[in-house]
Amino acid sequence: MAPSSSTFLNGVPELLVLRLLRDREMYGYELVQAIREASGDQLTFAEGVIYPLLHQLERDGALATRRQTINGRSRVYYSVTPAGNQRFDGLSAHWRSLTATIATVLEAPRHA
Amino acid sequence: MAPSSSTFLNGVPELLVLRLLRDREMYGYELVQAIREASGDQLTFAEGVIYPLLHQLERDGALATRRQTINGRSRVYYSVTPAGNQRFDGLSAHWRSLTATIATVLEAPRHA
DNA sequence: TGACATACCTATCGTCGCAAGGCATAGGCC
DNA sequence: GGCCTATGCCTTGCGACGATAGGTATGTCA
Repeated sequence: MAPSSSTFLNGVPELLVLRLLRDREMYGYELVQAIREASGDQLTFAEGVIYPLLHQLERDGALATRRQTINGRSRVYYSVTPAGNQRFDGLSAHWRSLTATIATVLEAPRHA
Repeated sequence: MAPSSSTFLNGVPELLVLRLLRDREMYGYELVQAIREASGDQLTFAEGVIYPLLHQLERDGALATRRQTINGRSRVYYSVTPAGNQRFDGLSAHWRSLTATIATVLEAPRHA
């Protein structure tokens, strides 16, 4: 059983979405590519991951939406609410703490 | 919806189990506590996580087992096979790569 | 016309950590 | 003896979530 492509990615889409939307509002389709580009093509989360996540975060009050039609195509822009900012702060603190702890274990000398 | 306690932990039990067993063979019950101690009580994976994982890794040929009875209690000691070492190398490289990428995105300046 | 990018959405599946149990022996305490 | 805790193994069922694979519609360009 080879490790799946999603190993270690639990929670990462939400972390990145909140991080990127904190800089500027974006719409879903744009976010999918923004994540890919921001990660140097190392991370790709398809629309089937991003759209449900956006809906969920909106329901939770972490994101606010604004609808706009451009060139005959309708876009849904998402921006981070104060609650969303708090959520991101908590998530990123958690992420930093965990990765630091794991790094310590990985690098620990024998019998530590 | 508050983030669950398992956020960011996908694949981590396997990574840590292989890392700790690389130092010395251990049995399941011992591993559960070793992970907790090695992480300074920051990470706890209960037996319901560790035992199935050990069985899986053994089936995959990543771990070898040795049975021993001590003080009337039977223990199953696990050690890492060459295939398990390879697997760990791949996993930890993947982990380092991903965390580095994510850290970059998190710390990126606006409009990066 | 046909192909492709844009832009939204959903349903279903598989994996995996988690909670909650069960079973058995050893040892300490009252 | 009766009871609780620690030790040591195990399994079942649930829920969350990333992955896959679709579906719909408009604009652009060859």
